[in-house]
Amino acid sequence: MTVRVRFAPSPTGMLHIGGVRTALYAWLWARKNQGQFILRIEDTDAERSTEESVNVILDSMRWLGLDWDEGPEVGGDRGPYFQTKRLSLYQEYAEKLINEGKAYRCYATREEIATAREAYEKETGKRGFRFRSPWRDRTDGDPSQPHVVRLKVSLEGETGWKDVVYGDVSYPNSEQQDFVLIRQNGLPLYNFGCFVDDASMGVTLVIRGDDHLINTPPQLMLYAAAGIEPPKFAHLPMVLGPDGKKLSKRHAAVSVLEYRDLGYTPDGLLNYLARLGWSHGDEELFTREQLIEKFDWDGVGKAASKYDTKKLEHVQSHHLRELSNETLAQKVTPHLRARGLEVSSTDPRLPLAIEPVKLRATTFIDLADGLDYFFREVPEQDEKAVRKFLKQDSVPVLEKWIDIIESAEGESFTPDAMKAELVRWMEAQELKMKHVMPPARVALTGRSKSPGVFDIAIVLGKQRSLERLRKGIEQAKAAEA
RNA sequence: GGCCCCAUCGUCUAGUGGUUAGGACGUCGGCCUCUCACGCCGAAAACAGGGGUUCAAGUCCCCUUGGGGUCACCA
Repeated sequence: MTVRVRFAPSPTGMLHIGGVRTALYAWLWARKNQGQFILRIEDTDAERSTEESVNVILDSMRWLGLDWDEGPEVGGDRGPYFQTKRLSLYQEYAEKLINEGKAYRCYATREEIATAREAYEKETGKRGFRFRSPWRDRTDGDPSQPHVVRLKVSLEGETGWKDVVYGDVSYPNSEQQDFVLIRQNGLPLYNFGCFVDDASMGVTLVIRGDDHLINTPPQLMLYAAAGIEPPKFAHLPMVLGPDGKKLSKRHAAVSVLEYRDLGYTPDGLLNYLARLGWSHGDEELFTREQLIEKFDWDGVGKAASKYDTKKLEHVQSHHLRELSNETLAQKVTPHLRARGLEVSSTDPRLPLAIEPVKLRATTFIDLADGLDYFFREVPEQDEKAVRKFLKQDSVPVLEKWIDIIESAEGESFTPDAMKAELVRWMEAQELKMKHVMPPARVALTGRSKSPGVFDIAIVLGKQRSLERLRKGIEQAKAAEA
């Protein structure tokens, strides 16, 4: 049987980090098994669903590179892939269950139920009210009147299944009630919509967060009532914030698109997320292909995990460095433009400058920052660095630099050749590297931290290096003694 | 509160009855070094507690504790 899995977000906001991990595992499983990955939009909450959220989800999935075989925009045999476009199907399933006496129309009003709940809580002092509808066995209702459809649930025994990650799980049926399938407005409720869709879309493995563990028994009851073989279930432990609480906006970036804007690579984010809750021996770093090859359910743990941005940054910086300088050039260009630097993504200086900078960057934003002074006509200067290193006594040093770079031609315009010359002079002056490098660094970059000074001079080229050094001398001379 | 799930360094985790309890991030020290990074070397750091079972328990069972989830005409 070919693997068919789905990711079924509800368009009520951004796609967050926990959802991405669920989507990722499903996607990996589909790709690993040459199965189908279905994207289904669960938009039956008319109050909260928005079209904007649908676009955010689609954009997020596309950015992550989690392509879907069936779903919005690509279509498929089992569509439509928006629940609100499948209403007649839910009606059909519901009516079949009603006709078979497995479900019934309930005309009790919300008020009646609320009153009964209050009475129960007042009387027992407990939560956990279960509504017992008087309409369960009545046949005198008028279907033209407002009503909901409920499933006749047996309160005897228990309902369990063998979860792919949790193993045997079961819930006593006494915890259940005749839950609602179709609400008064005709829209299906989560468990029913989910059941109808998974069944009619031929989903073989339901992958979702463990907050859905509790929803599995009702869904299993629906499969049983409809006489349909249920799929398998894999519930994933939660992703919590660093403080062990439910992940929320308070905990750094939680929306996928924020990571895109922060300059992360999809592969870095995905690698980190994959390892959060799944492991493959001691391996930590994976390419997308390796993830597909190595992902398996045995490696998925049962315990909730905490989101750790430090580790994410580490994994991300690794993935950034794995990209070629040419690819990085292309990806970083928009970020350079955002800083007001008009640089072409094919500018030949870009890969050269990227080489030393990428070891110092985690994201494209960092990369753009590290590249800034190479492409800015006049580099922005760190005042503290200027004050500290461009002083009167820096003048001779800077003049020597000018001398070296001016006379450097072809073969001698290399880090090694320049260094040899500088060292010769330095020793004669009884100076150390630490006296001779910082002034040049600040003059060339405006900063006190940067890659090697010689490398920078090479990328900058003779002309621009000389210009900046001359300006540095002016500043040094203007400084107080 | 009822029900369900979970529990190895601060964090992510390896471990499937016999290990000096391993790796990674982070932290701390050192090396490299023109700064910052990268890289390399090293250190501190964990089996929540209590009972069993067993020759032997991080590994199996029970209880306690702690954490999480969920109790809708939300998903």
